[in-house]
Amino acid sequence: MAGKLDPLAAYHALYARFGPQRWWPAETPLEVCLGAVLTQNTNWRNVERALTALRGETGLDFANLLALPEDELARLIHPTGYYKQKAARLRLLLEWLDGRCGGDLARLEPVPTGVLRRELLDIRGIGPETADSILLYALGRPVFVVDAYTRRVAARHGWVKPRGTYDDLAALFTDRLPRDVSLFNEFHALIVRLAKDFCSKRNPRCHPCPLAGMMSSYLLPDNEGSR
DNA sequence: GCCCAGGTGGGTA
DNA sequence: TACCCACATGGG
Repeated sequence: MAGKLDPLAAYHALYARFGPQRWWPAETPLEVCLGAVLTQNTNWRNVERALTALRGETGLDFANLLALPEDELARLIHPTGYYKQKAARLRLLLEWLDGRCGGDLARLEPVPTGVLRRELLDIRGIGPETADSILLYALGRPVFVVDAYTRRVAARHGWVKPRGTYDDLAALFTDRLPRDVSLFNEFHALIVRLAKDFCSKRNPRCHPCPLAGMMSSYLLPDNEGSR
């Protein structure tokens, strides 16, 4: 039987190398929700442009955002691309928040994480990454966010096969880590940092990857490779 | 001009 | 399940 992957050791190595990343880059939980949708398949720089435009128009006030017509919303978020789709998605998310908590995200605190996750996934345009980003970074729930960077880093290090499902990849981490919000928060941000700095899509070699020296201790999970 | 960036949903076999 | 594709802007 192969040894187990040790994500906690990877986390400590990344933290020692890069230090705290202080995610999510937003002032309020509501701004996290907006950014989570806007960043879908989009460079964060363009998201910042859109958030700046939204802030100028609405102050990122919930009632003001909710009152924005969809075409006006689309105009403001234009720099992120997919602006018509994303305007519709933001409308649906804002309407859900309005009905669920009147736009006051603190009022979601008593609602179980699983319930919120299912409701978020029921919103057209909210997939698992967007839902989990909102749960972790806006609502402080202990869920692990899997994104393109997480997938690439995990595949490059042989932790998973590149085609694994979202839930399989998330389970790889959540099954082997303490259920700690601040750890999940930092770990995801550190993986993004690692990927941006050392694990480009174009160049499959990642030298000098900060985890390279630890590679020998990373073996596939017991049930991986038999699927 | 080409590839890439903190995805998602719909269609097809 | 496994691929394919549309959605779209801005930077390297």
